[in-house]
Amino acid sequence: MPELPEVETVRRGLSALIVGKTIANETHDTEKGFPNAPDDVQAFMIGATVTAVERRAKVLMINLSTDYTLLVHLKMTGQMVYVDPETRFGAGHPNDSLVDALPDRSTRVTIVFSDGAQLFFNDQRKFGWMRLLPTIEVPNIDFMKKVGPEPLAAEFTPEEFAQRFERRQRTNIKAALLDQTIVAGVGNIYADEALWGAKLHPRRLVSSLGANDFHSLYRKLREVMTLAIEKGGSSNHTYVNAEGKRGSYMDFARAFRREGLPCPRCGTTIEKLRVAGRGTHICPHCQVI
DNA sequence: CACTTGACCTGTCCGC
DNA sequence: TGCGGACAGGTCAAGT
Repeated sequence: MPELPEVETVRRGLSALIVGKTIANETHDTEKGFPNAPDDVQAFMIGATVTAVERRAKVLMINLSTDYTLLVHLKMTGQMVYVDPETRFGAGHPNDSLVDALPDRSTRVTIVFSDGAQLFFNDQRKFGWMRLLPTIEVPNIDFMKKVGPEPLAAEFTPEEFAQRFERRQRTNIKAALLDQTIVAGVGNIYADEALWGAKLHPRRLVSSLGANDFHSLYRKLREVMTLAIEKGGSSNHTYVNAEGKRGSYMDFARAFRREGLPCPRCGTTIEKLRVAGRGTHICPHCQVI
């Protein structure tokens, strides 16, 4: 999915598009649209106005005037797509685009606002979820209690970053980076990109890294995530922003999905391997065990 | 506890 | 063109 930069891009888009709008209707498929939803989920949504759209780690939080919050995790293939009825062509129109075909077979939840605008939660692989909880309960759910700090927070220091890895000495750095309880929001793309930037092999054991390695990884992680947010995220396959548009970070990627292409730093051919059960991309010259 | 692996789903791509 | 298998941006629940 959507890692931190993609979710942040969606958050910014939604924030501009739906804050202040009132929910007129909500429909979801019973199978996977709204797992764990209370039976009366609609009672807490219909008539509510969206007061803010926030993000923590890879989770979107849509706050409602009813003091309830809609939590959304996009997992691998989730999308939150807003469609303005004024500019919509309709499927089959010569100028139609992704948004004009919605809802489609991947649509799990549809929210309709009082002005006729629609918000679709689509999820091809059905791993994503939505939950509705009292806003005051959000910090108390297991995920929020366990998740690590936001890597882009101004107060997040390189010292804290290094210290968070102390309890994961015996695993490799890539697995540790992907662990949401150490640092929030890192996924497969930005793990590879940050490790390439820091010239660290993803199989390096955490116990083998020194203060300089952590410092460099900290810097590169913040750098790639900041750039990715600027570029609207990465679209390999299904990811789109709140307006149904793709992000362009992949045009700037240095290692991720670049196997067979030259390393932008030294020209050596980028290789693909498997680390922590995930496809992993490295420059075998810059990143050595 | 720390760590690894498989499961959850659907779609696509690659090799035969 | 069809078919099987591997793989895909993320977590979890099990296993060791």
